[in-house]
Amino acid sequence: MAEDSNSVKAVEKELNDNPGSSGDVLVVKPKKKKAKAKGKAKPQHEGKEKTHRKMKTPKEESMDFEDSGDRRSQVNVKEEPEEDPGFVTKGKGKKRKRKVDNTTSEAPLPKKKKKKAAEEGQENSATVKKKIKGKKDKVIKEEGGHSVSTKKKKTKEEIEAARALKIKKKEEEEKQRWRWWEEEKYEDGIKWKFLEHKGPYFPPEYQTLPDDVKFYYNGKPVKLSLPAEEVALFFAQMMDHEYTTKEVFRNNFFRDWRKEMTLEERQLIMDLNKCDFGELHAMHKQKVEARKNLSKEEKLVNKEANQKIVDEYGCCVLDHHRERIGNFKIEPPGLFRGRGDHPKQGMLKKRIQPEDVIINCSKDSRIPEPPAGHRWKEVRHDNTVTWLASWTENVQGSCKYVMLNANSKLKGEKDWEKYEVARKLKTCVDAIRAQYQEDLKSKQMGTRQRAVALYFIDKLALRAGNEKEEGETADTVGCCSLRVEHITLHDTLDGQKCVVEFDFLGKDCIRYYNKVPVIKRVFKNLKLFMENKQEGDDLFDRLNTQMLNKHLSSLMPGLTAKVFRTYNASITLQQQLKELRNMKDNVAEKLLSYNRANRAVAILCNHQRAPPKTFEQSMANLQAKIDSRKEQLDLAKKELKQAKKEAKGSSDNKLLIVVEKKKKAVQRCEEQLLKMEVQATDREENKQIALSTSKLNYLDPRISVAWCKNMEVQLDKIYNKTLRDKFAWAIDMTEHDFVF
DNA sequence: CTTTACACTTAGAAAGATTTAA
DNA sequence: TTAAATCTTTCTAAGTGTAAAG
Repeated sequence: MAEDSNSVKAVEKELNDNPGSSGDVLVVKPKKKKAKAKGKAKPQHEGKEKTHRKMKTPKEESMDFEDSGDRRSQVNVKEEPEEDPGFVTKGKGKKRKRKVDNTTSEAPLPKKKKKKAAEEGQENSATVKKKIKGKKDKVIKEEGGHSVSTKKKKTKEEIEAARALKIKKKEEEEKQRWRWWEEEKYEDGIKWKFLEHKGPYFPPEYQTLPDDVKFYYNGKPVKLSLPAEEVALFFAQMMDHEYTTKEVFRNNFFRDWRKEMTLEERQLIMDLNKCDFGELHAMHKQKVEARKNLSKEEKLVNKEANQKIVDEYGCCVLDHHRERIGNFKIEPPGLFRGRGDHPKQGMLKKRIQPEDVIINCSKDSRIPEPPAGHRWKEVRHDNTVTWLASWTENVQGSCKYVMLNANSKLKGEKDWEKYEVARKLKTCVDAIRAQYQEDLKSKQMGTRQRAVALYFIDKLALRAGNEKEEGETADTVGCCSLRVEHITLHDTLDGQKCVVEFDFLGKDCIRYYNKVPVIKRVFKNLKLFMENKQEGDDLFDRLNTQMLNKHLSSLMPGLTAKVFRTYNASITLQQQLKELRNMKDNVAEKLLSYNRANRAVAILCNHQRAPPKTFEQSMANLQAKIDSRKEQLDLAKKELKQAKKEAKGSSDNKLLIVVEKKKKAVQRCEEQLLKMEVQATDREENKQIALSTSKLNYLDPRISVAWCKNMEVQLDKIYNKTLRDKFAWAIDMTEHDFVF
C-alpha cells in the first residue's frame, strides 16, 4: 500500500488546447473538464473483487494523463486526433455479470416494459382479519398485557372498542393535519415566516472501555488514550463488514487513527495488521445482542425515552404549525462508508461539536440553547432556506443540513411542484423530441452531442451526469459524463440493428448495463463522437450539464434533465396501469398489476438493491413448500379419482358428497399452489429490483390515488403510513379522473 | 465566463419493528 | 414461543442544479 491514495489531486492540466483549427466559430465553447488524471492512484488491490452483486466494476486503473481534450469542432471535419502520447491504458477490469436488461424498442418514447413479473400482494381479507387481531393484542399489551389465556378471553366488544379507538385516533390526526395545499403560496424565495426549534440532538459522549476489555498490539495489551480508543472502537465495530478487509479502507483508517493517537501510541502502533481488536469487537457484538434480548418492558421504556427525545428535538414550529424534523440528530462520529471504490472510505468522520453548527431560525423565536458549556458556531435568521441547522462534514468538506420531514409543508409543496413541472413537460415533450431529432443533424458538434445526450436521458432515463472531482469520489458517471469505454456499438446484435451496449457505474456505484437499439442517426453520431478517442475520453466532449440544462430551460421554464426521469417514470406508471387494468380482478390481482407497473418503472430507472442476505435460503424454502404442495395435490387428485370411481353408477348420496369434497380439496390445493408459484416468480424477479425509490421519488402520487379510487382498492394496500403522510396533499386533492 | 459554494433531492444499506411460519 | 421473513424507518452518501464568487 505504499502510497495509496496518492491524493491524486492530480495535476490539473487545463490543456486548453486550441483545437488546432477549424475556426470553430460556430462551435460551442470548448468545455474544459477537470483533467482526468485517471491514473487515479487507485490502489486497486487486485485480488479482491469478489462477488459483489453490484459490480463495482473495477475498471482497473487506466493511467493516462490528461487527454488533450481534443475537440472535433465541426461535424464533418474529421480532425486530426491530436493525440497524446502520455496515454497509457491498462485494460479494464473484469466486469460483473448481472441481469437487468431492459432492452427497449425504438423511438424516444417511454419504453414499453415487459410486464411479466408477478407481484406480491396476495394479501387481502386475510390481512384485514389479522389486523383486527393485531389491534386487540396491542390493546391488551397496553393494559399491562397478560398471557395467552387472557387474550383468548377478549371479547368481540373489546375488539370493537379497540377498532373504534384506532379510528378515532386517526380522525384526530386528520384534524391536526395542516392542509397547506389549500393555502396561498408565499412570494418567491420565502420559505417561512416563523421558525422555532430546539436545535439538533447530539450523540452521547464516548464512554471509555471497561477494564476487562483490552486492545492488543503485537500480542501485548495496550491501554489507549481516550481519543485513540474511541476510533479503535469504530473499527472494531465494523469488523464483520467487508469494508475492513479492503486495503483502501484500512489504510485510510489507519492514517486517521494515528492522527488521534498520542505521540507514544503513534510510535508504538505502526502496523494495523498487528492490532488485535478482538475483545472490542466481541464486546460490541455482545452489546448488540443484549439490546436485542431486552425484555418487553425494557424495550418499552427505551421506546418511551426515545419518543420523548423526538417530541422535544424532533419537532419544530413553522408558521404556527408543528412539523416533524427529518434528521434532527447530529451524525455521530465513525468511519466514512463511501460506496463502491471510494478513495476516502475508512477515513475518520469526526465528532461534531455545537461550535461547528450553524442554527437557522426566526429572530423572534426562542433561540435554541447550545449544550451546556458550549456555544453555536453561528445563529442566523435566513428564511430563504429550509434548513434549521447545518455543519460542515470533515471527510468531503460538504455541508450537512437538518431539514424537515417529508410530510412537512416545505417538502410537500416542493414535491407537488416537481410533479407539476413533469406534467408540464408532457404537454411539450413531443415538440422537444422533434427538436432533438432534428438537432441530431446539426452542423455543430455541440448541438449534436446535446441531442444524443437528450435522446439517452429521455429514452433511458439516465441521470444528467455532472462532472465530479477526480480522486475525491468513486468513479461513477451519468449521461453527460459518459466516457467512451462505457458504451460499445454493435451494428447488429442478436438480430437487432444499431445496438448500443451500456456498461457503467451510476449513482451509488450501481451498475447500469443495457443493450439498446437506437435510431440510426443516433448510432452514426455515436460513432462519430468516438472517433479518435481512447478510453478515458469523454463521449460528449463538448457538452456538460449546465449547457444541457440551459438549453432545456429555454424550451420550457423549469425544465432540467432530471425532469425527464420524473416524467418518464410517472407516465410509464400511468400507461402500465391502464394496460393492466381489469376490474374483474380480485384485490390481490389488482395489486399484482400495480406492482408490476411499479416494477416497470424501477427497471427503467435502474433502481437496484442487494439481494437480501437470506434470499437463496428463503427461495429454497418456498420451493420446498411448493414441492410438498404439489405432492399433496397429486394425492388429492388420486383420491378424487378413486372417489369418482366408487361413486360411479351408484346414486348413493354419501358417495357423491365425498366426490364433491375431494373436488374441493383439489381445487384448494391448486389455488394455493398457484399462489405460491406466483410468489416465487415474483420474488425471483424482484431479487435485485427496489420498488421503493421510484414510489417515493418519481411516481406522481395522484396517479396511484386515482387508480385506487377507480379500482376500488384501499389506499393503504399501496401506501404505508409514511407514504400516506408524505402524500397527504395528493390523497386529499385527487379525484378518480386525475390524469398525469 | 468558469469555479466553487450552497441547498436540496434521490439513493441503497442497515437497523428496527412487525408479521408469519415453525 | 421462537425464529425467520418481511416491511418500515433511519441513516447518511451521492447525486442535481443554481447562485455567488473569483
